[in-house]
Amino acid sequence: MTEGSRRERLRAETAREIKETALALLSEGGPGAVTLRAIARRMGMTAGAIYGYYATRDDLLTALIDDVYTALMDEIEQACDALPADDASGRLLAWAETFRRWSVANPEGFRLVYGEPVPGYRPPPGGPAPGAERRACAGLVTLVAAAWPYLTSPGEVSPKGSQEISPYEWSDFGPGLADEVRASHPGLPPSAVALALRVWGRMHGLVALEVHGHLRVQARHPDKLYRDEICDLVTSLGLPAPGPRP
Amino acid sequence: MTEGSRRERLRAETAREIKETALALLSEGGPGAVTLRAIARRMGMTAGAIYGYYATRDDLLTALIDDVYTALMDEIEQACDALPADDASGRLLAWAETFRRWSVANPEGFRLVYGEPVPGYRPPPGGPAPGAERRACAGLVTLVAAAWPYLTSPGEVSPKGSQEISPYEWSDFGPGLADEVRASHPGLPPSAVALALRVWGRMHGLVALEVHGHLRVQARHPDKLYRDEICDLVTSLGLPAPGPRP
DNA sequence: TCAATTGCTGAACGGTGTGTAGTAGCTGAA
DNA sequence: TTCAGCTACTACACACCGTTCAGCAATTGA
Repeated sequence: MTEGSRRERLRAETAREIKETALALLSEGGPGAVTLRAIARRMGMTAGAIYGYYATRDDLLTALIDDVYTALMDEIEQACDALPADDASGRLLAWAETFRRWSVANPEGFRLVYGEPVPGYRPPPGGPAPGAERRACAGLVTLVAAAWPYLTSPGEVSPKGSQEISPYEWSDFGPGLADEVRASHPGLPPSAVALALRVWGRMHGLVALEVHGHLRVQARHPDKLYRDEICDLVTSLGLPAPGPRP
Repeated sequence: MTEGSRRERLRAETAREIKETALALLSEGGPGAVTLRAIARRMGMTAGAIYGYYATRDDLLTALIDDVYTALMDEIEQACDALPADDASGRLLAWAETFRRWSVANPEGFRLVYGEPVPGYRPPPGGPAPGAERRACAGLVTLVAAAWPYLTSPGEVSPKGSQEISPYEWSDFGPGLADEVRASHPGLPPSAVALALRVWGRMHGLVALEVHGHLRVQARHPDKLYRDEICDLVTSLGLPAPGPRP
């Protein structure tokens, strides 16, 4: 892979430095500060030189989003893997709390991944980071799959309570996700995927409001709200309520 | 108010036309199309002329956001008021479905209100449309207040189930919201406001993911997911499950 | 040693938001 | 009716943006 002809090594290193500089500018000066000219200026180059590495500004940003999204998923998965595999409540809580903590600490990163990243950016069709996004969805399906026995009794098709209203088919989901889930969780019904996507939305809502400045005006302790919401989510999945704060 | 000295009338009319043109450009060409020069061009003016009406581009956008947010709240409240006041389930569902329908139909409006509105816009401190936002929060509190009897039994302080984990004080919320709620719903505990904000987040999550293009890649029918999620929300509030689709 | 490739510069083009000087036209009182 | 004053607007300038391109200098491989 790293067929290190000196030129290629320098080239890869510069490409990395461009992304690094863009990220630094993003966290220092906000989305408006990420311009090709500013990146080049800081690196001692001209703006035109960047076009040797990325065909367009949006290409650079897409690469950046992929990096940031991947880093977020690394952090989330690491937090989950620190808990025993059978601790479904703990893993769900860890996922949610890690997601929120990261989002609040890196609002620009959150905007990059889940909002309008930077003035004028238009994402490519299929999304800027399909790999990391599928990783997120598949991970959530695994969490829901761990809770599935708590939701269904033997011989029962639908989960208890009102978790499921309408029936789902595999064709209701993107082929990439559906195939991946069927391969990794044989026997899991498509309704579980629907539930996982709803869990995704439930984890996302309060964080999105908070990062975009809506929640902080109304509530002094969004973390408390979020924790309550996630605890409610955990118990609504039939899982035992998680312990007190770590 | 409309002290119609001809000059003032013309002036107000022009200010309105500027916002109208900006809104038209937004829905036609997306966020990137809203530039002072484009607005002026369409109105047969120069960009500089707009500074006679709005001190800066962001001021114009702030006025625009306030208009759009107000229109959204008008629509939501109208949908709720079409149902009997004691139909708490129906009103909650109507709120959520109207919110999602509006957001999907006006993604630019959604971005304007809940995301990064337009390239480079920085909202004023306190948010661009504090009035409409408080209207939203207060409306959700009213919905939760209608469900409160279902959640608590006489003599009980905390609601049933795991809806409440930590106790809340009035000081946990923005003074504007807290005062408004205490005046309009005497006897309602602060925990109900916390629950209302969580309901806000839960209604918001899936819609935010969908508008920003994340959900559509994974799921073919986000409306089905959303409806299930809201039905689950309704029953988790102790309310009777809403009927079939209208 | 030398031709080919590569990486970068510097200037240019058309676009943006934002100020400012100057002008044309409307308003209201003499 | 006349005319001073104010207002809304234009025209232009400035600094910045993404993007392109001709040309130059350094590195590379033979």
